[in-house]
Amino acid sequence: MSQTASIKDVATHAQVAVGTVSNVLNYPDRVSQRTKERVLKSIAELGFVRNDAARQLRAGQSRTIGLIVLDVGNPFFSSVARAAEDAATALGSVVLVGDSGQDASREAHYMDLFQEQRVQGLLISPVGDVGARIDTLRERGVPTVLVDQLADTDRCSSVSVDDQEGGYLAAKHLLDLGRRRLAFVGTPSIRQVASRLKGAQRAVGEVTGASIEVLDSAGQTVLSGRQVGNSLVERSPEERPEAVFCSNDLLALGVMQSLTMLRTVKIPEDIALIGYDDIDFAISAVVPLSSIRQPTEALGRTAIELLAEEQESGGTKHRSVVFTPELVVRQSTAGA
Amino acid sequence: MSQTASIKDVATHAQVAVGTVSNVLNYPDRVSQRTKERVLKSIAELGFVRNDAARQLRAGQSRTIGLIVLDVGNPFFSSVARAAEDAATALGSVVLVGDSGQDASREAHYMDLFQEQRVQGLLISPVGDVGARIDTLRERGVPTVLVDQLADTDRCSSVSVDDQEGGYLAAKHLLDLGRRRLAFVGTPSIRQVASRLKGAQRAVGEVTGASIEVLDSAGQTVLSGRQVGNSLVERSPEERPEAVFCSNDLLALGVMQSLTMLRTVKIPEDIALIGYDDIDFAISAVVPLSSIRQPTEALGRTAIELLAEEQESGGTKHRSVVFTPELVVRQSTAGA
DNA sequence: CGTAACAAATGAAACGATTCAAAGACGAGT
DNA sequence: ACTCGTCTTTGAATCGTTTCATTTGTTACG
Repeated sequence: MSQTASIKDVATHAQVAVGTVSNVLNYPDRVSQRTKERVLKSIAELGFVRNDAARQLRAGQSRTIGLIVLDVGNPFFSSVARAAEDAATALGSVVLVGDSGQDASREAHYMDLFQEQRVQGLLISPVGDVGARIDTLRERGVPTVLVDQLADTDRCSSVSVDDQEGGYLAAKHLLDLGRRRLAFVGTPSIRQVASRLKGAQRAVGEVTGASIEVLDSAGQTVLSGRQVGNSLVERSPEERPEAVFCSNDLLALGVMQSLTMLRTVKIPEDIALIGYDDIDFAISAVVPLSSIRQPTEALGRTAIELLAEEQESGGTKHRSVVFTPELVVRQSTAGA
Repeated sequence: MSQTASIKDVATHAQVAVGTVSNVLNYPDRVSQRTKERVLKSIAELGFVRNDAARQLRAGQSRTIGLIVLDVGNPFFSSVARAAEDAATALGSVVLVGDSGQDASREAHYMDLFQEQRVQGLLISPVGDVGARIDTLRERGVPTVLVDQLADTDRCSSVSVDDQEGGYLAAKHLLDLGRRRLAFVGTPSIRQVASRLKGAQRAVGEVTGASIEVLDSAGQTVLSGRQVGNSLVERSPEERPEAVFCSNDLLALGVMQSLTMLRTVKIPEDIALIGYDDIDFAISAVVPLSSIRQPTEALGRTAIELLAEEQESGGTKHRSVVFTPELVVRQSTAGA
């Protein structure tokens, strides 16, 4: 009772063969009622717990799926992770989460680790250039699904969100409100931000007389947003945009702080404001913030599905799923 | 090359015994330079990766530590988790994070899972009553450390934060500013909140002429805070408290929104405001929010240390470490 | 009573690493 | 040439499970 009992101990205690105990656990139908009861009783009495290492060794594969994200603290990733976990649980697998923290060496560390663990597959939101490693993994029978990044379809599968479409949705919404002079706040040097801007520009192009000006923010934080907001307040009313689209919610909250604090401009009457990501705080802002929500649950769930497809096809067929983000309208863009 | 090579394949390829390959990996000094090079070359050529399952099976224990938190999305826990991971990595272990989501059955699920994995130990922020299970685990040689909850020292070790002291610090700080009529906002029905209130009352009791009124909030959110804030604005100036201590930052941000929005009250001149937890948003608030910071990194790090101690002592010696939270002063309580 | 048909139980082999007692290689000292 | 000691290398045994070809037991039927 002191340490852990093995299947052999259970067999002895229940006076059956080890194979029978194993059958009770894995194929209960093959075992007669009588013996089954006896074995289960022994298991309970000895407090037997399966040794997963031995199981995996025999099986040649683990019931584990590796997930490497850029930052677990980021709500986007923690939400994706949770959805993936739930989907995996339904399939009898477990998700191990590794946090690369945007660091290529940590990323590599987790890839090594997961390889040693003989994971069923890998979901990864890559930092560095992992193309070569993914090829190696595939050769070794470890399918990979890229998360939040469109993949080369003859290399591996991927799930991602259409940032351009998100930008289009946001701008279209502002235009639908009747606003014509729009402003975009963000740092277009970031790939995702550039796509969002591009989508917004497409929407603007579809409406005659509409324009969009780009205000490059210093960063992606509330503070940067506040700076941009201050610069807007200083403008004369006719020079101000009628609507502002920020490439993320933090920026939008910053802009909102400036505008409401200085009292000169009203949201949404004078300036309609929309963010991106739909973080928890968006709904609790002074003026509840409209935003673009990314389907994180769907991302996580689908990533697991694609992994399963990869496994079934033996890593030969790849598929890329691109999701469309969703517009969430709140008070900051409400009314006409 | 197709699938994964085993140590035996490497041995054959390098024309040595399996034991030698193992020695190259684990005790390089025992192997001559010549053979070592040959073996390493074979390892590289075959793309050999250790099979962790086999390793663990032989070793009888994994290099894994289980961590069960109430919510990975919560910055408090994600920060603790990260610190624990880093500390574990330094010891050559890996942390597996399970999210119970405050659900006792999920919690139990992860405990089972970790037991099957033969983890070195368990760090847990419990939902249900896990006392009995922890006893069982200890008997089986799996040491446990309670996180964010003081433990019965003859059962297991624990790391936690002194909430009462945190409340004391916050109230003391407000009193030191010269404020006498304080208000406490929160839901004292929650254990941690009650402790914080108790600490605040202690601080108030030490100053003659000081008082603290308790404003029970509906919830723990920005919205609830806003409601309380509105009720304060409606009061006549002489009936308003001179300082407000909120049991968490979300509440404080809500209160701040009401006060600044309605323009009648100035922070910190008329009302000094302090929160609890020091979330990322605290610094980005319209008026940067003073708060009480919990030493999450220390919690995570120490949890791993205590686990190591437990392992060394064979699970006989237990220790509880209680941390003192830290006051973070910002503009919302600045000035005289 | 014999035996075919089926159900249940058995136990050895295998998974891939580590460990360790034993064997082998080599030089130095006598 | 022989012995002793040191440094390398060897390979069988082991960990705990699953698998599967075999054996054992039971029932039904001619």
